[in-house]
Amino acid sequence: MPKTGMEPLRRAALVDAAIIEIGAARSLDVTVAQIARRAGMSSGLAHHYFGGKDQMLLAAMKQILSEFSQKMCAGLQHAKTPRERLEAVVHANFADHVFDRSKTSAWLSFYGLAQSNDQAAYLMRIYQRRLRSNLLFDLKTLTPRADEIAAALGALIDGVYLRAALTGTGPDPKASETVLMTLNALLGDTQ
Amino acid sequence: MPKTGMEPLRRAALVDAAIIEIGAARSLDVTVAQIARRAGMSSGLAHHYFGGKDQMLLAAMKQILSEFSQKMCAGLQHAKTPRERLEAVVHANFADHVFDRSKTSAWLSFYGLAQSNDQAAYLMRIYQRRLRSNLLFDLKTLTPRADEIAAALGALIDGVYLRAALTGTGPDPKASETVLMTLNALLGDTQ
DNA sequence: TTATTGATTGACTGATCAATCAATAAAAAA
DNA sequence: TTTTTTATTGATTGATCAGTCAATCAATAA
Repeated sequence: MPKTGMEPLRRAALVDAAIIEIGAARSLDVTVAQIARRAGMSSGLAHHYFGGKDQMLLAAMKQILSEFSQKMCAGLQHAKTPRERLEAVVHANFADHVFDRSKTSAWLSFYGLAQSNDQAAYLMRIYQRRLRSNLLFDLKTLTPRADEIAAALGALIDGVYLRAALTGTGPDPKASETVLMTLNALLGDTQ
Repeated sequence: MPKTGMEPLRRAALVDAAIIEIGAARSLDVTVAQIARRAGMSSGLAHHYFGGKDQMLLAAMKQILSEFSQKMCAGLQHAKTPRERLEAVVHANFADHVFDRSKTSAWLSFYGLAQSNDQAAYLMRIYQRRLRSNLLFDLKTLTPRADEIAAALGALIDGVYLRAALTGTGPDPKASETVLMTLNALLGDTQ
């Protein structure tokens, strides 16, 4: 059975399994053995391919982020006007898939990890910068106060997501609504 | 040395020590022995008074919350008008003391814990309800859309704090500014 | 065929900890 | 005084895990 070129397959299987286990445990307190078993291999092999538990968890978070990023881009394709693109950014942040238990668990736990783990902190900063840049790009065409509004909107999105994730009842239709309502207010529109 | 009436003193010392250790570790991964030693007693005694590690950590979070709550009340005393009280609520949420490393560490880690620990989740809900109620009380006198504005403001406060805590550079003067600016916008004021 | 490399296992090690317990000592109650 | 209650220790137990390692197996290259 042992063939060559297993590495990418095994790594992918481990990352997927890690995300599932994090969701099941509702925390990052998952064992390498659990993850490896879920991925259908021995714990030794997991170490062989990832070098250590931390690297596996980081890889899981990286995958969640890049998947999210990719879906965000897809959502932005259809939007034409700056206003439409802003709304697409908001909706992307509250799409159904980001409320999967695995994703919310990983996300909330990473807030804790990012305090003590440099790589986790770095990933967080990447995400925040990307969101800020997405917002700023279109806000600049709509208001001279783009910077402060982008800061407020970014924090609001994080806060709304945080609360919905904590509640743990899946997708929250009010999430987008709250943010878009605030966006309108910040842009000085009459409601 | 052993006198009577040690229990409240020991419990208080343990809670204080727990908060310090959480700050030093930048996570909830602290050992009972560490906490007990910092509090000047044996690990056995820590178990004797708290029954278990979880109860100690919960007690630490409870103390952080009640201290915060008390300072919030104090800050509200001076405020007279609804507008002043709203501003006081916002400022209380970003007062210097809430940016102590021990507090931010505990807070962020608790987001993770609240997913798997019912008591932690309950504490979080208490905090959120209290904030919401504080905002709602005054918003009701200022706008017919008090409910949705309170929801947005509460999430924004959490989000702004989350980001500042993650950055880890202590008190952020822009925090209050961002929230108050958004509050003005939501109330439809001209800036 | 033979050597080499990649894939794979699972037992093992070493370390860490939460929790328990028996023992001791001082204060308070009887 | 004797008994009971409270305070206190630190050694010990038992469980958990991350990471390592030697050994095996199969495919490929020489």
